[in-house]
Parts: sequence; structure tokens; C-alpha cells
Amino acid sequence: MMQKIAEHRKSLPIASVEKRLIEEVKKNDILIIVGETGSGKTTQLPQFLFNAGFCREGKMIGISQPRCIAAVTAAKKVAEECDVQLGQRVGYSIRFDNTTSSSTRLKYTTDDLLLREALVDPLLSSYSVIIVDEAHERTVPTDILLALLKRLQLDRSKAVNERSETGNKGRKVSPLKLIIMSAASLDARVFSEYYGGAKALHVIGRRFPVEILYTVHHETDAALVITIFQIHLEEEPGDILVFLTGEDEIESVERLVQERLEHLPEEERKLLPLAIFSARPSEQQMRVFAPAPIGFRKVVLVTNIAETSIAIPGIRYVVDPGWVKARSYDPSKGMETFDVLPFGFYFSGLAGREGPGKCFRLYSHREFEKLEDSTKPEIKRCNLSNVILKLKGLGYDDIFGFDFIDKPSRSAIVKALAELHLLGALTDDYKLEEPAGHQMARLPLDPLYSRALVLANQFNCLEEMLITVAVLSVESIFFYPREKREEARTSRNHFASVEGDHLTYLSVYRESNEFFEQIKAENSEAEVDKIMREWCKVNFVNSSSLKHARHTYRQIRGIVERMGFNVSSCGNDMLEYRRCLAASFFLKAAQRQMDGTYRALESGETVHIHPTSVLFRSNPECVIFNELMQTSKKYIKNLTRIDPLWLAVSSSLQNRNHFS
DNA sequence: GGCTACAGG
Repeated sequence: MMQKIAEHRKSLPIASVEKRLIEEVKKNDILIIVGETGSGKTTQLPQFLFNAGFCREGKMIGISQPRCIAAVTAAKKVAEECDVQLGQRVGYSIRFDNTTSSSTRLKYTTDDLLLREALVDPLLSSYSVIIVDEAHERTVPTDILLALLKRLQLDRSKAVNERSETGNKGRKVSPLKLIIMSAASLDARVFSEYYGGAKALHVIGRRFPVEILYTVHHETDAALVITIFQIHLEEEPGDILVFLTGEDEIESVERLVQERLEHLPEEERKLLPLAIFSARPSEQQMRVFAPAPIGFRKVVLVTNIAETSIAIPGIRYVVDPGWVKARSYDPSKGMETFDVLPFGFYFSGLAGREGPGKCFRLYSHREFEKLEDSTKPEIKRCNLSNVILKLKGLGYDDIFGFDFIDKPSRSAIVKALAELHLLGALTDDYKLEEPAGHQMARLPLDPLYSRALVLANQFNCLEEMLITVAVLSVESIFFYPREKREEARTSRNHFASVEGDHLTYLSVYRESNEFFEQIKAENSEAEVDKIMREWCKVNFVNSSSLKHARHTYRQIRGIVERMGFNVSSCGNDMLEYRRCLAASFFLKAAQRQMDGTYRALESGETVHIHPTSVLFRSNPECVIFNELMQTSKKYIKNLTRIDPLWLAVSSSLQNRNHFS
């Protein structure tokens, strides 16, 4: 077994450059490594560094990922390769699951969690090396982490110098080595410039060649189906991976493929369409990972979940139509949009994992180059209030002068500062408010939800609000299978409250919790899990969302208790709770207009109640909502009916500072 | 009359 692992490790492209890599890390405080998926950089480099003595004096090597799943699988693999138990020398730490111990030296974690560690230890002094992996994805936490580490590295060097000057050997501070890993060579230049001309090294990745083909123009779904059949009828055996934008498109392409198959002669019908995306139950998804029946070719229709989060075996052909569904934010309207945009992925490499492959891009080469540079980092198209609150919490007060890799627009920053001020997180001169701002910065929640907890503490309904924000923080707690949508809606009526979604969520959570407590006493943990999943299925509740909400509830309850909040309940006084909702979300209120549509009070936009809201068919005069999003219409989601008079009280409550 | 790409704390 160990022999086999050793052979596999030696066969990885990165193995041949171990010596060179170690030399470069020793020579450079910041190093940029470009290498595609499959180069082995994520699992091998930390082991090289460990063997080269970078963990002396009990220091750790931190490897940070944008996603949990990557941190967990890499840690497990490395533990196996080192032949140690997970949690000993090698471990991972993610939000609800920490396997590290005092003997852990290689620690895999997520970008966001590492940022939280910096709240407690601003110098991240237990690490000798920090590796930021998949930096090309440019997620918000990655961007913030890259900026934080730049500054932190200087602070660490300064602390080392001061220590040697004063002869103070009491506190152990050593310089920090920083390694940025990216799959895209284009970004290497950006990172290199950002870190003052840092050295970039290229590691060869792809194990087999992938031929990339372009079309003359950006094509439509019809051309997509033609391409699938062209591959099926003309190319050698091997499965096909097709990137689509969402559930609707996956279903329509699935149907088109089925229809065309029926018109083919019997012997050419051996094509098996399969679909995968995050919202579909996992039993159905397992078929995607199984090999196709003998003589068949799988065509796997996926959303961008397959770009990074899962690996499907057997793929030799990738079809990339060049579109993605992306969330953007308009700060002037406080509204999110959800649009299909042109997009060029990096995933041609997925076709070359098991043999030579082909990638069919349904757009021109010239368009691909344009797409590559027009893909904006997330930080330039999101609501910044959370980012800014986090930065303030980390001690960065000057947001306009903050050293972002890509600076968000001034108007987006202004809007977020104003919002945080209105929420009572910032003082009139935009410093963290004491204590509310500091408390909000410590909570792993949207600032709007953190504010709701701070207020609920005063309204005596903290218990209710903890449940509410835990549920609001997860992806929809209800599950609406397409084929049983009406049945699901009827079932939901059992929980539904005439007051709105927040009270509905409260009763789902409480009822599930009661049931959980009931079965817990008489069943093993595995059985409880199974029974809960069954309960969820019957009640059309998304079981993974519910689990996530329960974890979140426990975590944030712990945090507010440590802040000294007293978790009290308003019992049956739902008026108290609704008044607290109104006070918390007064910035997001909407009023019914003559024609039955609603007017969002802050932006003046005409909006509609989202079909998934329990208030969809009723027409309350005034509501507060949590989300304003434009898809086919401008929709408000997660609503509660309120008395418009409460809003006046809320805004004067918010302004109390001006009178005291 | 109609709806949820994917992540993270």
C-alpha cells in the first residue's frame, strides 16, 4: 500500500521540482505558484515544506482553500500519504468540524476561517508558512485574506526586528513565508504586481493533452445539442461533460437529447444523459459517478458545481457553451440581480485527467480572451457591508485607503458604510460602535442578521431571533421537488403563518426540534439521522439545510452567550417578536400600492412578492423583507407583515444617538 | 401567474 502511494507521489508533475521549490521558498518571502489541477501542488508542497524543516519549533504550515470540501479531501489524502492518523500531524479545520490537535503541523482550512483566526491572533503567529490555494477564483474571502497577509507579513518582520533590537526573547515571533497558488497564469501577473514583483513559478499540471476547439460565433442551445451528438457519433469512447447555467437549462437540454436519441437507429442510441446540480437529492447524483453501462457513453449535464467541487471519472470531452448564471449587486438600489452572463471557464483540463481529451468551446477564440479579462472578481459585484464590518473588526479603519487587489467602486463603499451606520454598527465618524459594532463584527452572519440579534437581546426575544437568523442564513429550508410542487406547497401550509415567512420558519424549526428531542432518547445517532431525513422528506423540508441551520444556531448561540447576552424567549408574545423584526429590518420595508404591486421604501423600486413566500397570495399592506432580487421580475423574499407605524418608531430608535 | 448558479463564517 505505502509502496503504491510512494510511486503515485513520484509520478506527480510537481515531484520533479521538489528541490527547486524548496530553494525558492527559502530565497523568497512571497512566492506565486501557477499550476493546474492535477499537478499535485495542494497535497505535495506542504509535505515538501514539512520535510525541509519549515515546522521547526512547533510552527504550522497553513493551507487555505475557498471551499470546505477541498480542505477536507486534501487533508485526508495527505494524512494517508504520510501514514498518520488524521488530526495528528495532518488535520483540517472548517466551520463545524475541527480535526486538528496540538500535534498538527499541516493544517488545511478555508479562507474565511483563517480570517476569523486573525480576529483572535492578528499576527497568525502559530504559522511559519501560509499557502493560499486556488487564488485565481478571487472569492471575497480570498481577496481579503491576500490583503491581510500582505500587511501581516510586514508586521511579523517588524516584530522580529524589534525583538532582536530590544533583546526581548520572551515572545516567539518569526517571519512568515507566503505562497500564493493559482491555476491561471494570467492572474499570476496580477498577484506578482500586487506583492511588489514577487517571483512566479510555473508547475506543469495536466497529465494528458487536451485539444481545444472554438466555433466562429457564440452559439445557442441548438448548436449545443448538435455538438453533443457530433461527439457521440464521431469521437472515440469517453464520457461528455456539458456546463449549463441552471436547473431549467439542464432539463431542457436533457429533453432535447432524449428526443434526438429516439430518431437515431437502435445501435446509435447508446448515450445516457445524466444531470447534477447542488439542489438535487444525492441519491440521484450517485448515478453520475458510476461508470456507464457497457457500450454506453454518459453525457453529464452540470452547473458550475463540477468546475471545482466534484470530480467525475471517465470524462474525455468537455463542452463549454460559455455562459454562467451569476449574482451581482447594484448598490444604488440595494438590489441583487441574477443574470446569465458570458463566461469562459478554466475547466478544459477536466477532459485530460484520464487520457487525451477535447474541449469544445461554443464561442470564438477572440471571445474567450475577452471573457477572460471581463470576469470581475466577486468583491467588485457584491454588497460590501459584511466585508467592511469584517475589516473594521480586524482593525482596518481606512476603507478607502485599504490595499485591495481590485478596488470596489467608491459608491459601493459609501453605500455599505452608510448602511452599517444606519444599522448602528458604526459611529458618526464611521468607527466601530461600542459595543454593538464589535459584537456584530464577531458574528459569522450578514450584518443585518447580527443587528437583529443585538436588538432581540433588548426586545426579550433572542431565542426566537437566533432560530430566525440561523434559518435565514442557510439555503431555503423548504424543498420543492419540481414534479411535486403543489404537494409541497400544501404540506408547507401545515407550518405556514399568516404573519409571514419568519414565523413560518420558526415553527418548522421548533417542530423539527421537538421531534428530534423525542426520538433522540431511544435511538442511536445513525438512526436519529435517518429518522430525521425521513421526517424532512415527508414535510418537504431540505434536510441538509435544516442540519446546517441547527449547527448555525448552536454556534451563534454560543457566541452571543460568551458576549454576555441572556437568551430569553418572548413565549407566545409574537407581537413582540414581529416588532423586533420590524426594528431590525426597517431598512427593507415595502408598502402595497394601488395596483397591488409593492414599493420598496428605501430604493423606491416597484417589486413583487416572491412565489415561494407564504404571503405570495395574500396582500398585506406593509411588510419587511430580507432580500430584494431581480430575476424575471424584481422580487422580495422572506417577508413578515408589519404595522407601518412600527417603522417610524424603529427609525427614531436608530437615531437615539443624536439625542443623547 | 410563477420560482432557487456556486461557495463561505
